Amino acid sequence: MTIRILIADDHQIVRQGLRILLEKEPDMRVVAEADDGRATVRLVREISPEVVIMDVAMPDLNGIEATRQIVAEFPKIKVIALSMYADQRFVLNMLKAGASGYLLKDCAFEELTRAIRLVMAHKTYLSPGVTDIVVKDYTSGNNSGKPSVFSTLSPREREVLQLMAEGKSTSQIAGLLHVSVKTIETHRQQVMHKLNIHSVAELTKYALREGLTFLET
Amino acid sequence: MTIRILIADDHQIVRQGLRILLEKEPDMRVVAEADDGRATVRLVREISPEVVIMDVAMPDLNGIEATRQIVAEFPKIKVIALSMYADQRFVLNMLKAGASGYLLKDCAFEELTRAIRLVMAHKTYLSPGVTDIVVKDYTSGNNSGKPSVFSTLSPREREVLQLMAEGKSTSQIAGLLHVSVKTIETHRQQVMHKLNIHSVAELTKYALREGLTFLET
DNA sequence: CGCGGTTTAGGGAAAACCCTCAATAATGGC
DNA sequence: GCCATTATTGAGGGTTTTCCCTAAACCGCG
Repeated sequence: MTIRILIADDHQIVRQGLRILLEKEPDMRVVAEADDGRATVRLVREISPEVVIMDVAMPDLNGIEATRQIVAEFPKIKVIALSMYADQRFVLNMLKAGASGYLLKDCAFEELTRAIRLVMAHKTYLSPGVTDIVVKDYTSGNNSGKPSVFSTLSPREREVLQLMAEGKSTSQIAGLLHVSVKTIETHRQQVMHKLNIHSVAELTKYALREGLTFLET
Repeated sequence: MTIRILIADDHQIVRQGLRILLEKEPDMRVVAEADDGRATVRLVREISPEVVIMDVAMPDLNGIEATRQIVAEFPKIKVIALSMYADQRFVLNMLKAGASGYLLKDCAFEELTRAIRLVMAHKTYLSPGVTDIVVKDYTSGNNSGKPSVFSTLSPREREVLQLMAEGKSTSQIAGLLHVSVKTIETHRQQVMHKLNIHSVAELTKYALREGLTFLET
């Protein structure tokens, strides 16, 4: 029984490298590649792989949000985050979104296959260096019972917020999501109202703090 | 005659992927790997490869500085930059440092082998999307010196940029600086034109990168 | 003294903003 | 199954802001 894998990363050369490395494993097969979050969600629906290797930072719809949507829709699909950064926000948000593993890109390749086998056995794999972040978060007890305003945003609103924070105009977003400009305006308004933020600049900073977008993209 | 290659990238998984991909080429051989700039320079001295694939962002000594040192010491060694970002500063500084090529990580693998063969033939290879940055730099004539785009901003423009990035509206800024709204609009336009950025979101990120404003405020 | 950059500013078109309203799901509780 | 809530979609219509082009006054430097 082969493990069917989807690779989501915005860098083609990374995808190609991972694919070649993974296909050397007799029981693994890369069945699809995606270069942004939206494509990832779409492809998951189409081909329902067992495992998704998900880059955290991707354009259009980031890895965290894509993970949230995938796990909500298909609880059986395992998502392994692959990131360059051991940043606390990314790690915690990714795990909260439902990822079963978090790997750093400077890990050895063997770690990836190990992580895949572990998550297939319903376990969780975290890169060394990521583990203590999670532990620290739990021991400091700052997490529980803090329904941040962010959680009141609907998935669609988060999506729109991310695109705004990426510099897209309302009409561009409307085009991307195939809905009317008026709909996006309503979403934007709703987001600004919920967050009590009334400028794109602060909205962008908020999105950065929440890990919805990134400085380098 | 095989081309001896050194891979410099701080992510092991990227190095492994590149190595496997490159070794499929009969005339290429990866003779060394380095995970930071200092190690790269040291290894180049030891084994003098023909080509160095150099990640731009590396710890300790970045790719730009490492390239500068390598090319100064061994003019015959070809350095190909491999970066995630088509950022103007990175591209121009890398080329000024003496790189013979600049590849984006989201390029196809075939581009890499093509680039290697081209630089071995004393040509330059730039990823599409990088070329126009260079061309624009030359036509706008602001090149030659090291001044980053940021330094072309006047003090007043930086002031306005910072206030924008802090979430102030144009009329608020006008009030603060005791000039008309129209004046601030012109400044904003001037800033956007100089930076080639056309949304407040990206302007905010730029200001964050340049340290003009901060996430926590 | 003119050249180039800075700072100032206006006019018109485009987009964002702000409010209200509303239809169609989908969700979740009773 | 029914009802309340929320999510997503979209419209109307008016105000404000941004965007883009143009341009004048100023100022330092060669």
